[in-house]
Amino acid sequence: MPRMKQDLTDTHRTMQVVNHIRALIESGTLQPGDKIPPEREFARTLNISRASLRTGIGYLAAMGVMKVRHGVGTFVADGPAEFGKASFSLMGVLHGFQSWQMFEVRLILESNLAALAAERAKEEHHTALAEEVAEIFASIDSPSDFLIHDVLFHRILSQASGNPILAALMETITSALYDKRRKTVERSTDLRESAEMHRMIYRAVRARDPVEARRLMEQHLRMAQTAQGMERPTARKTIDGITRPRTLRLDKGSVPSRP
Amino acid sequence: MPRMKQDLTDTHRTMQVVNHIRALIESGTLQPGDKIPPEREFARTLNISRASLRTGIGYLAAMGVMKVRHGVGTFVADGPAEFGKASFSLMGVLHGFQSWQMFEVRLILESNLAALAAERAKEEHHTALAEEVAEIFASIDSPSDFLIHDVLFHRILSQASGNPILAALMETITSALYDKRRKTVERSTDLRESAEMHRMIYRAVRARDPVEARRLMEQHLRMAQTAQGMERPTARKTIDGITRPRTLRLDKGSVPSRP
DNA sequence: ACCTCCGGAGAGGTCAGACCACAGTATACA
DNA sequence: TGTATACTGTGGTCTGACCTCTCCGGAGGT
Repeated sequence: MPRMKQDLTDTHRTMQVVNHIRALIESGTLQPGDKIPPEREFARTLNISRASLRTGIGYLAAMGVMKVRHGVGTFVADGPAEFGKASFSLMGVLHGFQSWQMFEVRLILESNLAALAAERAKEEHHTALAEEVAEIFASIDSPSDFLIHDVLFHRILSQASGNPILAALMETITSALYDKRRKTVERSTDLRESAEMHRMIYRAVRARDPVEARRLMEQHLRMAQTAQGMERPTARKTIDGITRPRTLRLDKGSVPSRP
Repeated sequence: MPRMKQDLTDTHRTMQVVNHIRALIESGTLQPGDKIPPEREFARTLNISRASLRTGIGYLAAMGVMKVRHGVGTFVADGPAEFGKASFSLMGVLHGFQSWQMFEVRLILESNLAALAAERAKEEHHTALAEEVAEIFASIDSPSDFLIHDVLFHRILSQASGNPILAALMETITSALYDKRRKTVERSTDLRESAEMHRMIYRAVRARDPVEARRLMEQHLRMAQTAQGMERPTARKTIDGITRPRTLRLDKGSVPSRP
């Protein structure tokens, strides 16, 4: 006899929690910034142990959907979207991500982001962008401040693109590059040139000129890349090992055969 | 008196575990596909409770760095890189991702992927690509098989691009789109045209013509998008609410002020 | 009236050990 | 020989107690 499922509220506790919370978010009951009930209470509500509840919350927290603050409570994330920002470095060591690859991705994403922003930015974005350009020029003697406003400038551009997914991807890459950039900027001498580029990009966006915005952004990033001494993928000295000719297993990946 | 740190092996147990495993991976002691020690044993080794160890493993598993198999063991992920593939849908409901936005991102990523593949693909990739094109033509009467080989074609293209990060991002977006596509393809009638496009893209890659590869890929995706009845971002009926003019908090995001 | 310090309340973090559930394999029985 | 069945190893869940962090408000000193 097959032993029927006991409850029917089954499927690994973790997912039960995840789905429950997902439902609460989808129904609008839970919104970004909201606080969920205390673990002990919430666990009792769901008829599961506190331990299991914690597993589920841990899962959600790991991918940035929830933020847990010791001694305070657990909240739904409210900041800008991001994809396993924390996992990136792990993924990096695991799959052998290289600096030039990050840069390549950044170049692709950001240039498109700039073009889209030029097409869709609104007044408020233009304003915010202009302010950051001003701040950038103002912090031309303080590398660390400069970097902060640099990041903000790009962040606003992301929002202005009107595509939160693209912005989230960008955010992920950027944060991974942040540390490296901080070191470099410290000893950088020609921040003035960089500031000027930001201003020009802003003007292109303001003028709603996607082509020019894209061109300038590409130029800006290439300059930054050079200044940071990151070799471009020239010779491709066999980094492989991941390539494996065939054997692209179906069942294992995300290509489930029809049921 | 400031209460000195008791041990020095501190920092929230979870991170202790994550860092330990990260170290094992970085040192090459642990490689993709490897199995880590049983929880009970591993916990004893690290001098932490099994519960804490599980929290850490859960964290790593949530972002795809580790794979846990009930009754078998815990392993280091070995499949193609992916970013919180699982979290994407959650992120979606939380930040209001839209279909056209996913498509827009896919268009950007994949067209660049095609161009890069045209520049850097190796013989083995050309071969694999050609085989998939053949399979695609062969499954022209079986929508579900067609889709599988379609996905594989694009996956190989990702690998051929030589940029695992870009491939990982693509993988994430693709899997999110998979379900939707499966429904659509079922009732699709002109798979022949799609197959033909794949062939042309292959030829462009084979001919090492980045510009043409990119152009064809864009055309291919736009056709697919239209066939799927997904409106392009035309009027932008104020989806905002996330926009918030200013108040881009620094300390909260990933822009730590200098210490 | 104001500031500082202390302690309690609320919430998350960790621990220990028992027991459940699943996968794979060895073993006994037909 | 083949098919159940039992065992073993490993992850999953449950309890319930205790630790630590934040926040806040009241007691006491200035």
